[in-house]
Amino acid sequence: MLDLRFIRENADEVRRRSLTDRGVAVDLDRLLELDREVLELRQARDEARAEQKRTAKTVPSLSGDAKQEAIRRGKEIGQSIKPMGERLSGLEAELRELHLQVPNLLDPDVPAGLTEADNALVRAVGDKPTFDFKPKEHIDLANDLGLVDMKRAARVAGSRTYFLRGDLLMLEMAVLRYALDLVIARGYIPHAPPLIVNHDAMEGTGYLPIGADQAYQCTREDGWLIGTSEVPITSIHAGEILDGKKLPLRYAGYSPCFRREAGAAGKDTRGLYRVHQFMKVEQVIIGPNDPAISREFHEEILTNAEDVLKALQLPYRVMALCGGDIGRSAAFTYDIETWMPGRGSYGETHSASRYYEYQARRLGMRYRGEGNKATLCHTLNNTVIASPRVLVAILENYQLADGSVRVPEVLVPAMGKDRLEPIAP
RNA sequence: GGAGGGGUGGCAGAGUGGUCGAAUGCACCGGCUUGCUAAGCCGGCGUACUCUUCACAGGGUACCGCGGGUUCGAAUCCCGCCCCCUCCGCCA
Repeated sequence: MLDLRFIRENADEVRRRSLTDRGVAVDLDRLLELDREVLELRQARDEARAEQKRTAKTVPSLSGDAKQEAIRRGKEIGQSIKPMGERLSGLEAELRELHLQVPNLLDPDVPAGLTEADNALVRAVGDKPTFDFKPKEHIDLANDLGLVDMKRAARVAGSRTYFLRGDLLMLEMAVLRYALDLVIARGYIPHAPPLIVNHDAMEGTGYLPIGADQAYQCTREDGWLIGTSEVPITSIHAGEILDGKKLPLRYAGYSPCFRREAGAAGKDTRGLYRVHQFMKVEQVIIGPNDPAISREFHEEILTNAEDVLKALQLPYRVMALCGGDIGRSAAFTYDIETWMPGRGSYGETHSASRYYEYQARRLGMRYRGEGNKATLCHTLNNTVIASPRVLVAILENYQLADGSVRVPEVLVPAMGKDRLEPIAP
């Protein structure tokens, strides 16, 4: 979240860069009004408390009537503070609720616009494959090869679920392993995180309170299924004051991810493109409070992801998301979209964001740097690879005329074969 | 699940009703000393919010796992919760 004092002193800028340019509505006037009231009331209460403390301190040194009088006075002040405290906590709760909803400031270089169509092409890489036959969609390829069973998955687990079978599972494991190895080689420490996290981690990374309808909540406890390992990984050092000399921390997450996909009914209903559960290798950087350095890290994590796609020889393009398409917590986001011949379009496979202090402030994550002062960290993250979406791209780009599918060259050693082996019906 | 022990500042660790925001040590920062290193000496050193101030700086409040309560006054007493450790039971 944004610094409350910054909002107070730069209301117009916040209104423009956090709300208008995103097409987001938050009652900023109410927030400012609450902020004012809270400050006033808090001051009044603190003054009363100061007097209460002064009075209490005199008690031991007094005796007789003077002592009784001091005790009586102390009680009296205590009584006057009580209603102030109650009113204050009500106002503070309301203020916090609004405060949590204020999105991050958009960076100045975010493309203007409110819809997907306004996203800006940064670059397109790789040659799209040409087919001398009509390319099939991934789901038809996989079905025909017996490598996926969505029909029965639906019976067992509902819509947007799947059984991966045979070599398609082995391909998933191989591609995840490849991606993980790549970032490990670049200094990222791999983590298998908790998949069920608490409210603080969800809220701290910006997936709550707005976004609650996209997450699976566990009943009977404070538990949320992660929609990305960004949530537990970025939260690792929540509430800590880190040693500035140890920054940046480069972490990788390896985990299943769970998403409700509420509001996406009727969208991408076919196949493995939009599902409730998927596997992801994620990269997270926790860095120092320096926007220029954050921008460099942003390019670094983008490059890591691009290098995986290059190794897989999948054509892709990098998009700079416009204001309306960037998530509330991010200041700037690149998406990578990978070419999917069956769809006949690029499909989003990666999302790389920089947050500056936004998540760190929510998480209470700081470091002690120059001058020994505790300073909020900066955070960033990006997908390294997400499956089954990457499988969609592999299946469709690597298909042959006979309906078989080649294995990307870099995965052949791990797969021990260069074709996906069909499973007879 | 049962029994017991414990959660205090960056870390370790004192503190069981008042002058405790909290001893001490380590770490860290500044200075002195020093051929270099190590050691030593002196000083400083929590966080958040807020007020005063041009600023240096100073004042106020809160924070000793979290939330509530008792009291003129709570790190300290009471209640609830969370987490960690040890032992027992159960179990992949």
